[in-house]
Amino acid sequence: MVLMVYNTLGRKKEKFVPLRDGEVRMYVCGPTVYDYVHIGNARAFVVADVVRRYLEYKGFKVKLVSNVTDIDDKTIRRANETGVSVQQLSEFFTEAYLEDMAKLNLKRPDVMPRATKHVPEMIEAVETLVEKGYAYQVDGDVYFDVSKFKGYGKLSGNRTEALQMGARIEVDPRKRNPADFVLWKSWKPGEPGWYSPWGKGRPGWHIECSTMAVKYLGETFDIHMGGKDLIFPHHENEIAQAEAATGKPFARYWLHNEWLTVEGDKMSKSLGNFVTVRDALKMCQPEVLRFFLISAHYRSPIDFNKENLRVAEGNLRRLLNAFERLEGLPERKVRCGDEEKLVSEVREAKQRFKEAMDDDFNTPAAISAAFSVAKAINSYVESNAEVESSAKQEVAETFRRFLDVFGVQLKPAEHGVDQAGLVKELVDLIVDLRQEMRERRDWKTADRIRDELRKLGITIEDTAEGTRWKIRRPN
RNA sequence: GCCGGGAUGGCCGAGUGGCUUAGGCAAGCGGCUGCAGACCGCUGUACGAGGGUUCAACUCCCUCUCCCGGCUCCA
Repeated sequence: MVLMVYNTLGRKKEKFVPLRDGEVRMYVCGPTVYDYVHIGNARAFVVADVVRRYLEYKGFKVKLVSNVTDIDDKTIRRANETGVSVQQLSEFFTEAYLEDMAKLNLKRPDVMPRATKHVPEMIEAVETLVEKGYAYQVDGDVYFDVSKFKGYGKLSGNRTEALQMGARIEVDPRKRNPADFVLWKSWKPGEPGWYSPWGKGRPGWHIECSTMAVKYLGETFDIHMGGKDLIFPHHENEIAQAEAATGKPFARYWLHNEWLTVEGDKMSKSLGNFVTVRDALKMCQPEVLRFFLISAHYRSPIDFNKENLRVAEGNLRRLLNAFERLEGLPERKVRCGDEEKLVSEVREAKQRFKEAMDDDFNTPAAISAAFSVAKAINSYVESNAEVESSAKQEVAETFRRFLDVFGVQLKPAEHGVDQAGLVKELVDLIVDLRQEMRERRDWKTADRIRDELRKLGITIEDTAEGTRWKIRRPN
């Protein structure tokens, strides 16, 4: 099956064919580490992670590069405000970022270049642009001359003449064209600086990304991702810099995710509704947050609120319950009609899952396919107390791989199957005793045991096939 | 001003020129059950408005209304 992706460059769905057979090279604009990452950032990173996981599911070898911007206006400002060095600040928040991403179960990028470690390359890139006549120097600053790059605007659809430059911010009169952007900024007191042919200074934001992308992925690579706000000017400028310098196409497919709103509003400082990943994780488990983030298509807006989080939690639980239920089923050798039905339903769901993901990573539709698997399992369990091994394996494997693409991990220790051995035996004993009381119709004691165990995080469920129990995931 | 995205049942959220009123939540009914939970079966309620194209449009075209975003650091 063919993977179709919506390419911002061209604004339509296209067949995805990587440059090198079987191999995908992608770049995701990472965070500027001046504060904790917020859930909007998280959406972009989770989306990229799902894209990466699905490409891997399809058998591609993926090389993912995601930068850390550790030097720019914001890090400098924040460092000065808080009285620490830029380096201390960025190291602190880089660490926090990595922790948050690990909680959200993101696979580590293959390379996570930091801007400050690549200044010589950036200087070189700027020099090339100056030599080729795409950039000019004014005092200690270097600007990119957008009028020299004829493709300028091809990503965003903005035409430079139409941009209302200066509408909200004053245009530097030294620029030749109001749309020109800075490649190198001259040093000012209190700022970190590097020596360059134009004097002491630091790189502009846009040149950081394009330089590191080219360094680790080559002059032309497959996918470049980020939030839609990056389309202009950041990605537009990256294209201009990279293509002007190399004369070759930069990224081939540009994917941009929509906004996340909080209670209907865009997150903004003025509204005071910034929700960091850390704040969100006080409200729910990390896998719930992650599942919520992929419950809408990445190009649709999604609203962060309690209700949506609650629904996401219930839905995820439903999926995991079914999986655990299947896992807990004793195996047998013979296969019957119910297994045939189960397996064929699951194969159908797998087909739907692939079609959904192949259609521009349609996660909500893929989740719907996962629900079919859950339903098929539950329905099977309704009338069977055991399952033939190979059928069980096929179903479990299919389901596991779905959940793996979503990045919602299953932790086998939580089935209560063996935790520490002792715990299992103890709970089994209590459950057995409770069973005796139930047979004696001592409901009061039986219920008390169930309630007390629940307080300890152990859930008991009585079914026709006997009593099941599991340990609730600790917070 | 210039660019762009939306409007689907009580809520969230896919999708297609007829085979979809996906899927989930919530609601109702029934089953399982000592009770609870989990689960199973069934039921209801849609495609912002107006035109047009068509045998047939929620799906294509046009107009309108309303919402949201980019053009400035922003995921």
